[in-house]
Amino acid sequence: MMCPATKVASLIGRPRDHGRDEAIHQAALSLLSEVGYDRTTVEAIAQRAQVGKATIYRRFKNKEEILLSAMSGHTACSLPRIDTGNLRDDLIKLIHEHVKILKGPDGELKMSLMAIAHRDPEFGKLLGEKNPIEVDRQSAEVFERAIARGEISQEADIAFLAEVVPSIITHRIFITQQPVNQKFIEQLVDQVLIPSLTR
Amino acid sequence: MMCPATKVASLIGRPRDHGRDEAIHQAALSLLSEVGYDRTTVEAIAQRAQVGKATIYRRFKNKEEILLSAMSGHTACSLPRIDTGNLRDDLIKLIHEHVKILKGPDGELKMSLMAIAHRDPEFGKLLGEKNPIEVDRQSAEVFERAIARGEISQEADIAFLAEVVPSIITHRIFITQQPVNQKFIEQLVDQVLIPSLTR
DNA sequence: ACGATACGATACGGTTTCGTTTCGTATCTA
DNA sequence: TAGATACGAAACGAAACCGTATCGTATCGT
Repeated sequence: MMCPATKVASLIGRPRDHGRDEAIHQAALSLLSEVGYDRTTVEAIAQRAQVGKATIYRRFKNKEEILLSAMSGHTACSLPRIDTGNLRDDLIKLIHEHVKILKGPDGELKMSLMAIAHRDPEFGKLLGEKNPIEVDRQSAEVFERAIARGEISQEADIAFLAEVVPSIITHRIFITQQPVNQKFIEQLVDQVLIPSLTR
Repeated sequence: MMCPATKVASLIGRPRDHGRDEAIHQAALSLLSEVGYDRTTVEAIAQRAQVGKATIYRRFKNKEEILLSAMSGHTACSLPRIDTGNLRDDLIKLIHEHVKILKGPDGELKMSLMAIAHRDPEFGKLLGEKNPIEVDRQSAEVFERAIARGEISQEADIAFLAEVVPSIITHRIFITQQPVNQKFIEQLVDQVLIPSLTR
């Protein structure tokens, strides 16, 4: 999966410019996040990547393969380091950062990928393995520091609890489409997360 | 919005068969849930509704209006009544029922609507107002009975907490695509919901 | 019965997109 | 330098879809 083309690199003739691979990947992902799968045309990808269509079809069999390759080569978007010193502020900041990302291009990308996964299990697998937003690790670190400080129990199931915040925020933004304001965030932290963690 | 056609019903000539309206609506929604917005073609709607394309365009200006009308006329899918006598079993049953629906056609419909709302705020509003799955009311009733039994505090924010279960289940099914098995459900109930409700 | 309208089926023009092919140019190895 | 391959641009055929129009038939009010 490192090389998009299954073809073996020939030793003679003009070699492929692998910089084009990345340009195609990025153009594909940005379009995917902007207009969704069906409206992402190969021509638009080529135009945005400043690449001829032939160059794309020399590397990929069809549109699906372009997106598949682009996704598996996509570096997850990470949240900044969070360490305020106490659990409550860490959680609030974690949510703020997550919301900020979800409302940006990577959020659109996530939504598009969800929609694709909905009808294409192949994409679904990749999405499950490679979430475009790397929030779980940051959540886990926040929890681990809280454990080290003795704020929460050692038996807490970190992996499980790290799923709660992304779930609720994503649902709030994409489905109910209600505002994620300070009141909501504090409710989430004080009424759900803290009681759950310190039970 | 009751009448899909803006046109005034004429007193002369053959009257419109309003049974066709419903056939078109149902065909549109079922296709929407199966293949998504872009791949839902007007021809396919007509074929499934056993209706001519002219009949559709006599009622609706374009494809978007078909779906918009179909959605606003869609009766929400309700969960069965849940009342086991105690909070924990109620919650577990609530989640089971919700999962059952999300994995069926109404879940597919919800996912499609999410994807549409993602790029069309008009649909987004309707989706926010008319969730295709009426789970909030059932959740609220479960919580209210628990309050009546004294299992949880009277100050609990029902509306807010009713959002937690759908969020997590939907995320689990559609995004991480991991199984919602008994272990996960019990974790959710025992580690998140109960501590949050009885804090 | 008669005019008006709805109906299903079908054909049509216009547009969009896919994936292929061709062209002239550029860049590599031998 | 010569051969081979990659490149961008552009044209192409095929297919899908939209929205409209036409046809013969069916169903209403008068």
